[in-house]
Amino acid sequence: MDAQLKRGLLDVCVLAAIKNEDSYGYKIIKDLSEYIKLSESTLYTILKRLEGGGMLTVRSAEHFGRLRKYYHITKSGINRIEEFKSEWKEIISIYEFVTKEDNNE
Amino acid sequence: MDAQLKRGLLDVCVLAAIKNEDSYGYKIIKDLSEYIKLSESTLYTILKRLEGGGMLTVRSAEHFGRLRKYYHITKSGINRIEEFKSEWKEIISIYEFVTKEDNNE
DNA sequence: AATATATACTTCGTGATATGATGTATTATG
DNA sequence: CATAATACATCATATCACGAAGTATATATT
Repeated sequence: MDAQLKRGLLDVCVLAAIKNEDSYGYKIIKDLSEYIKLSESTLYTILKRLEGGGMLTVRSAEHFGRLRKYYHITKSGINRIEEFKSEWKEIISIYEFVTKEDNNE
Repeated sequence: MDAQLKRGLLDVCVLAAIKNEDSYGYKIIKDLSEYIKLSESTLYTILKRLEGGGMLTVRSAEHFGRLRKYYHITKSGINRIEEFKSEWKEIISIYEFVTKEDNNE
C-alpha cells in the first residue's frame, strides 16, 4: 500500500487492535498483518504517540520471564475511532471524485 | 480531515483534477475545495513532485497578461489513479476491521 | 551442544511531506 | 484608491514511517 495513504490509517488500526481487549506490541503487529504491515519501530513509535495523546494507557507485566507491555484503550482512543468513522464519508466522496469517469471527450 | 489521512489522498486528488482537462494551480484548488482543502504552498509542492515523478507535464501560457502554468496528466499519472483504485480494496478491508463491533464483552 | 528462529521491547538517523508565513505581481471590484 | 481575487514561488518547521541495530529470553532444529 502507498506509504502516504498508510499514514492516515495506522493510528486508528492500532487503536482498533486493542479496542476489544488489551494487547501488546508483538501481538498487535501479528493481528494487523492481515490488513496492514508495519515494522516494530513503527509500531512502538505509534504506541508512544498514542499514549502521549491520552488514547491509551500502558501496564507492564511479566510473562514467562519476558517483559510485556499491555496497552489499554481509553475513552479518547474510542473517540478517535468514532472520528475516523465520521471522516469516512469524506473519504468516500473523495474516492468517487477520483474515480468518476467524465464523458467530455 | 485528519492531516495524515489527507496525505495519502492529495496526490491522487490533484491528478484527478487534471484528468479530464488541463488545469492550473488556482483552479485546481477551487475545484478540489469541495472535497478536500489544500493551501497554495501544498499544491505547488505536490505539482512539482508529480512533475518530477513524470505524472504530469507543465506548459506555461499567458492569460490576460498573467502567467499561468497548465498541467497535463501523463500515462504514468493515469496509472497512478488506477493504482489507487486497486488499493481501495485494501482500504475497505481496513475500514471494516476498524469499525467492526466485537461481541466478546 | 550449538545454531537458528520466534518472541519482545528500544533507540537512532533519515527521508518524505503538509503547511503557515512571506513575497511578487496583475486584474477586478467597491 | 484601497481591497479582494487571481496566480505562482520559496523557506522553515513539525510530523512521521521505517530500516538498522541493539538487548534479552525461550523454543525448535541440526
